Amino acid sequence: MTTNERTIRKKLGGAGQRVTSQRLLLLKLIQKQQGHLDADDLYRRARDLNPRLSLSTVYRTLRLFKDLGIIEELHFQPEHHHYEQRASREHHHLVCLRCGRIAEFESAHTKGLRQEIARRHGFTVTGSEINFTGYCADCRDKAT
Amino acid sequence: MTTNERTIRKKLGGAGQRVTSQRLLLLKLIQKQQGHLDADDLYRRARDLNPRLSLSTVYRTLRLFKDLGIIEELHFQPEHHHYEQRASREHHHLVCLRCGRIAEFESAHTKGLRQEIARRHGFTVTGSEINFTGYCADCRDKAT
DNA sequence: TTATATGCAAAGACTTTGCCGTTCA
DNA sequence: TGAACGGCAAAGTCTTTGCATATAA
Repeated sequence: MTTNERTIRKKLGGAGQRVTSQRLLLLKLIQKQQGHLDADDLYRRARDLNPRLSLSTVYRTLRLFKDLGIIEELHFQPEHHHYEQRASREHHHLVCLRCGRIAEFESAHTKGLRQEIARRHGFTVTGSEINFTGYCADCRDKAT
Repeated sequence: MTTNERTIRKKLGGAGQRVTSQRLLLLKLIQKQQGHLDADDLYRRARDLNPRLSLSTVYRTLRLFKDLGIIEELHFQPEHHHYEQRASREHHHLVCLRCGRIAEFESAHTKGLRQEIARRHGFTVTGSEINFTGYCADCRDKAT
């Protein structure tokens, strides 16, 4: 049993949730990806390993993982969601409008932002999503 | 003809788009709202004034206004979009998880963020969406 | 006049749900 | 064993599209 598997077993068990082969498989794929997946990506990859797995299970599991704080839901595109493993360090995303690549960034500025919000608005921040759209270095040069 | 109407006529005309009563009506409602509307809100309000107006027209018009830069599309909730008139000043949103209210904030920090992104990633930012979720001052006190 | 926009209904994309057999604890 | 889970198909929500009619320019 890997360390990851032990962690997930504890998380699920602690929440009164069962450890099933489907959940372990999906988690493994999410961790392996180390990027951003949507439900359909995950479904297709999971089917390669377990052809009987259903799309509903993917959706149900994503919701569960989200509720347990194992993954985060992202909204780069209006049409559907993306997911990524919850990161230890807060980071946000840069979405290239030309090639579609997603880069991550961390910044000390976001801490200042949160403090400002608390001070000026009396708002207690529990989560944030910061997406910048634009053109990555590669695409900017190519852009006509 | 109001100033707003003159402005929209120019914007539509300049883009080779026609000025229709539906478009004027929808724009007026968006401007009047001064907040955040979703497609269905807008549809219901518009129907009170023009019962024949269709939901497809609402969607088509929102897309048009978005493409023309008249409104901005926001993604507070994963299920559907919200729209607001494009603001003269950059601002972002605080979403209260308890009462659902949306507050706006402006901050000097976001400028620093953009510069940092350009410098460290060579990424040219053309747009941004920053949403913080949490609890507003009212709800924090009430929260159990 | 004529290309564009609208209304209506149908279809589409993504996600959720109900039900029943299966599985984990 | 029994409550929770997964598979399947059906339904739900939000949004887009096709086509005929109406309308702005």
